[in-house]
Amino acid sequence: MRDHLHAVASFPDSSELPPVASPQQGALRLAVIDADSGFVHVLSKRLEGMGWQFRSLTSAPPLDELVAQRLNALIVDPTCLGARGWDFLEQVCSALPGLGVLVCTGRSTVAQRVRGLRLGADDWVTKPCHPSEVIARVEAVARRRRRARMQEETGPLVVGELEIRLDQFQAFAAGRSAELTRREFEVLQLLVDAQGQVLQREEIYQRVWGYAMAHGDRSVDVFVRKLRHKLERSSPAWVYIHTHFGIGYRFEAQLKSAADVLGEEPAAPDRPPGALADPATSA
Amino acid sequence: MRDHLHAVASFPDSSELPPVASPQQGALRLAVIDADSGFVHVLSKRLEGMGWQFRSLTSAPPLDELVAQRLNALIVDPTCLGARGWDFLEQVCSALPGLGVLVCTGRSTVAQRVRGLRLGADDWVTKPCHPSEVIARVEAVARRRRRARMQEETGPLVVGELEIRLDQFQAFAAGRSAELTRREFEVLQLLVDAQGQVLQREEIYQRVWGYAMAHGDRSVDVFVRKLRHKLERSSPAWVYIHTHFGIGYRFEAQLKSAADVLGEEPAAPDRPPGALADPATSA
DNA sequence: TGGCGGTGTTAACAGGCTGTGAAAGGCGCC
DNA sequence: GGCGCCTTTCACAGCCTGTTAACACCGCCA
Repeated sequence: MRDHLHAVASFPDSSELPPVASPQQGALRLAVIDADSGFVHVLSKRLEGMGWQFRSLTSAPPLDELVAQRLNALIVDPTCLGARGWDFLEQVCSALPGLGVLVCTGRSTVAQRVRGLRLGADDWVTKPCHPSEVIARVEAVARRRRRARMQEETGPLVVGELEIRLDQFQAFAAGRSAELTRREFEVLQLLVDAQGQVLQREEIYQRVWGYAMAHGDRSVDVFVRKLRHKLERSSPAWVYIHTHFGIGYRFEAQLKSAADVLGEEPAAPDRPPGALADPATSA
Repeated sequence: MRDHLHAVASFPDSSELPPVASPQQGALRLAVIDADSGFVHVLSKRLEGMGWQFRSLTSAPPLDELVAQRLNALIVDPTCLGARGWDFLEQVCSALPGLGVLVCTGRSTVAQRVRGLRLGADDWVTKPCHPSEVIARVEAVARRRRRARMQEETGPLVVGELEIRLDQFQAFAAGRSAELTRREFEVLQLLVDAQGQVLQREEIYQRVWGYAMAHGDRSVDVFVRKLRHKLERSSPAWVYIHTHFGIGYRFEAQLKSAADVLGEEPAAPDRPPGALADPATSA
C-alpha cells in the first residue's frame, strides 16, 4: 500500500549482513566531530561492523569540505568546538538541509538543548550513552531526512488542488497552507497513503494514535470533520474525504459539480454530488 | 463467517517447513521472531494444536528467505533485533505487502507504537499477553492482508459489466459506483464468491448476518431486491442475480437479449426476462 | 380454475451511525 | 501563574440503514 515510497528510495535491494566494506542496504555515510577519543573509538568499531562509511574529526572542518563528503548524518559534540559551537551548528544546518544532525554531548541545560534543536539539530543525546542508542537515533534521523529529501526530489505530492508536504507536515492549496495541526495532518497523510482504499476508523485510530480505539470513541470523526472544514476552506471546488457508512473513510480528490460549488443543491439534485448512477447518461 | 476466502489461499505442499500435519482449512503459515523462549514455546504449543504451519527464529533472517517461506503472517519482537529493528520492520512491510505483521513486545511508548504501525505493522500487542489474543489478532490481520493482496494480485474482480472492489466495499459499472450499502455489498460478494452455485437463503443469512435465520425472515429477499435494483441501474444490459424457486439465489453475469433491454417484455416474451426459476438451466 | 405457498415489491419505522457545534480538559509557551 | 492552541468529550440533530409488515404476483397442485 505504501510502496510508492520505497519505489523511490535509492537503496539497493540486497538486504544483507555485516561483513564487507562496500556500502550496503541501510548503510549510511556519517561523520563524527568529537574530541572524546574513547567514545569515538567505541562508536567507530560498531559502525564498521555495520558497514557504514564513517569519518571522524576533532574540530570543525570547512563547510565545503563537509558538503563534498555527501554525508547522510553528522554526530557532533559542540563542546569540542568551543565558542564557535553554536555558529557551526547553525551554519551546517542551514547549508546542508539534507543532512541529519545529532548532537551528542555531556550534561546540558534545557535551554541549551532547546537552542540546539532550534538551530536545526535533529536530535540531542546526552553522554554517557550507549552506542546502540546513538546509532538507533542516527538511523531515525536519517530516515526522516531521507524522506524529506525524497519529497523534495520527487516533488510534493499533489492530489486535486492539494499539495502535501511531508517535510512541513502541512497541506497547501494555491500556495496557502491549510493550517493543519499535527494530528490533522497525520490523519490526512494516512488517508492519502491508502491510495483510495477505505480505511476503518479502528485502523485509522490505531495507526495515528498508536493504541486501540475505545468503543464509541469519536475522535476520528471529529478530526475528519476538522480536516474537511480546513480543506474546503482552502480548496472549495474539491471534495477529498468520503464517508463509507458503517465502515470508515476514503480519500479521493474529486471535483465538485458547478452546481454544488455555487449553491448547495439548488433545487433538485436528487443525488449526492459524488457518484451516482444516472441510467440515462450511462446508457 | 467468511471462510470462503480460504478457498483462494494457495499453499504449495512442498516446503521445508516443520513437519506439521497437512495444512487445514483456515490454517495459516506464520513465523515468529522473538528471543523470549517462554513466549515462543507457549505460542507454538497452541499453534500446533490448531494445525498452523509455524516457524520460530531469534534473529532477523534475510528478506528473500522470508519471501521464500510464503508466510501469511509474522509475529516479531523488535527488541531482539537491536538497532536494526525498525529497519527490518520497514523492509519487511514494504517488500511483502501481503504479509500480516504483528509486533508483540514489552512496554513501549505511544511514539514507538505509532512509528511501528506507520512503518507498516498491522497490529501491536504488549507483552505479557495471552496467546489467544495474539492468535485472534493474527487471524484478523491475516484476513485483512489477504483481502488486500487478493485484490492487488488479481486486480479488481470483473464479472459482466461489474467491477467489484473489496478495498472499497463497493461495486462499479462503467466507472460509477453502484452505491451499495455495506450489507448489500456483503450479500453480493457472497453470491459472487459462490461462483455460480445456488445459495440457499438460510446459508446467505448465516454467512452475512452471522447467525441463524428465523423462520419467515424476508431480509435476504429484500436485500436481493435492493441489489437487483442498484445493479440494474448501474448496468441495465445485464442480469446478475437469478432466482431458483424454492431454493435460493445464484449469481451469474448474463447479457440480456436486445428485446429485454429495449422494452420490458414487449408482449410475448418467449423467454423469461430474468431467467428466473428455471431448474433446467442449472442442471 | 381456485387455493396455497413462495417470491417480488414497496413503504414505514426504529435504531444506529455520522455530522456538527461547543464546552471541557491538557499541554506547552510566555 | 496566565494564556492560547490543540485535543478530547459531550450533546443534539439529521441521515442512513436494516427490519418488518403488507400487498401483489407467480407457479404448482388438486
